Amino acid sequence: MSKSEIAELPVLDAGATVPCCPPITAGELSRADAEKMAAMFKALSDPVRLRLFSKIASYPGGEACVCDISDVGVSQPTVSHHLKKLREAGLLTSERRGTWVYYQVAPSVVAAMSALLDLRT
Amino acid sequence: MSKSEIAELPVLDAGATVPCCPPITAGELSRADAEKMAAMFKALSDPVRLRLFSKIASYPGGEACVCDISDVGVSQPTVSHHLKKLREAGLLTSERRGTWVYYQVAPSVVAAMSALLDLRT
DNA sequence: ACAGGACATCGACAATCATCGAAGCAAGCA
DNA sequence: TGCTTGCTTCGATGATTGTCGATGTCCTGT
Repeated sequence: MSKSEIAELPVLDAGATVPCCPPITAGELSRADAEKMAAMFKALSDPVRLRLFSKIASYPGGEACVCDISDVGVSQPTVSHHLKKLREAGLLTSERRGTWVYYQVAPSVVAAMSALLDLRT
Repeated sequence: MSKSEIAELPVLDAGATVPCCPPITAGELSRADAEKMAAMFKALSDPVRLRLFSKIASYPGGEACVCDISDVGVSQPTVSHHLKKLREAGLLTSERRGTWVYYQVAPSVVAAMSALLDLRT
């Protein structure tokens, strides 16, 4: 019943630092945190997705429209499929402006992944 | 020869920054670099592997024997399989000392992943 | 030499995934 | 209203992956 209160599963609200998780040297990950973070790494575990992500991230403002980044060697439906995965993982957000759809990187989520891998003691 | 007996193939030499790659905002990844990095992210894209890795990383000295970290809810062969994947990705190295096998994190490789995700301009 | 413990490899199987073409939907324009 | 372009969704398919039990290998006591 009251469980349905939290309908919003995903991640963010662009700008805030993401809750999860301290550097990996600080202690072992809980089962839940491990699943959360693994899903993010999985999003970047495909070469095509990584290239799409890098194209968007290296565009001015960290945003680009699909038409700008579609030349990665796979069909257009496949590009769309990969962008959806990145969006579902919280690494990208998308917004339609007129004819085109623009994708932006979600800085706080990416920062959380980077921080997790920080090995400084 | 000058480097003497270190005959290791892969990547590092603990301490140096790994060749691959600049921060993702600096430009789009080449096909080859994308494949290289995607393989590393893929190694961390499984919850069990992430937990194994976090256990090792949070052990003093960043090293632990298999017996210390095997309680992650899967069978022993599965643990061994996951450790192999992490080793093949270059994120861990292993060494047998008597009865036990010790796994260590490869700091420079992990640092490379963290650096790739650094969004600072 | 033998028994036993610590890990690794093998073979099998169910589940997930990347990819494509076809079809659908939204927005702009004639 | 119809046409065109940009992008998403659908359904199918071949490939990859996580998992297990059984078996193999290496080491250490006895």
